Amino acid sequence: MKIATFNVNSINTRLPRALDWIERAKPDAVVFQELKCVDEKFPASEFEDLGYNVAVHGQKTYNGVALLSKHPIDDLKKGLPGDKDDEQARYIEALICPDNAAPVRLCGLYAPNGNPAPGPKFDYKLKWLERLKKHAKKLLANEEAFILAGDFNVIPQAEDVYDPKGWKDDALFRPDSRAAFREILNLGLLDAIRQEDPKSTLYTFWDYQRGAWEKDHGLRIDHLLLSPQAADRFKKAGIDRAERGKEKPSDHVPVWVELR
DNA sequence: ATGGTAGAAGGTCTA
Repeated sequence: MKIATFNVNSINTRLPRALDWIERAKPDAVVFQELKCVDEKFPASEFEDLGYNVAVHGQKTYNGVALLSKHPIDDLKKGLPGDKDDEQARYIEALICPDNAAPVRLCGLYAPNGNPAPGPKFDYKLKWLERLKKHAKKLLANEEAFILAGDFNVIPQAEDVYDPKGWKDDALFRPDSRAAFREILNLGLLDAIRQEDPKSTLYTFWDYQRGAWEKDHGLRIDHLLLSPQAADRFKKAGIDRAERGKEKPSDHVPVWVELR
């Protein structure tokens, strides 16, 4: 079973890229981030035509997440628990139920960027990650296979950024952000991409500016974190890096994991 | 020190 995450940076602008990729990659389920549209504007039928069930948690102009699955989905939830006043669409969760394999709970997330830091946006980021940690703790108590998949907007360690010194004060790499990510990981989750390749630079994002792609000035900020029950089923993981070099690409590329 | 790009939107804001 192949599960993927892809920050598309506007699903409507990215539709040709997203359809082309999904037809080649053939994930069983995928979560998209940064839809930048409301539910009604999500191009659901294009994905339904390829055999996917579609669930959307959209928002006008900003954020927005979706969950697509070739298998039936159950227990669909929209919005990260822990703050009923939070109106930003950054979280979607559902149980993926294949006919001939065990179910997997897929949690699609788009964590706040947090810049400029320090400031209110950075405070919101840290609070949001704290809420994610609380929720992950709850999910762990159920002892089921689940995956936190998405754009965490956190560079876990120096190997995951082309210029660690230059990024030391950025919200994506500040010690508080990395500590928040590490606390989630240290609940007992497996970073599937690092598991696959512990040493290489494994970037998932290259800025549109300053020729970042051409210079390979990338960041690793899109992650797949596996619960112990999911980690026991780990086969392999990967990054579809070539997508960044195509016509009208997103600034992120798809990241995926295969489970037994 | 600044701006460089992309997207939604029709203001700037976000990244």
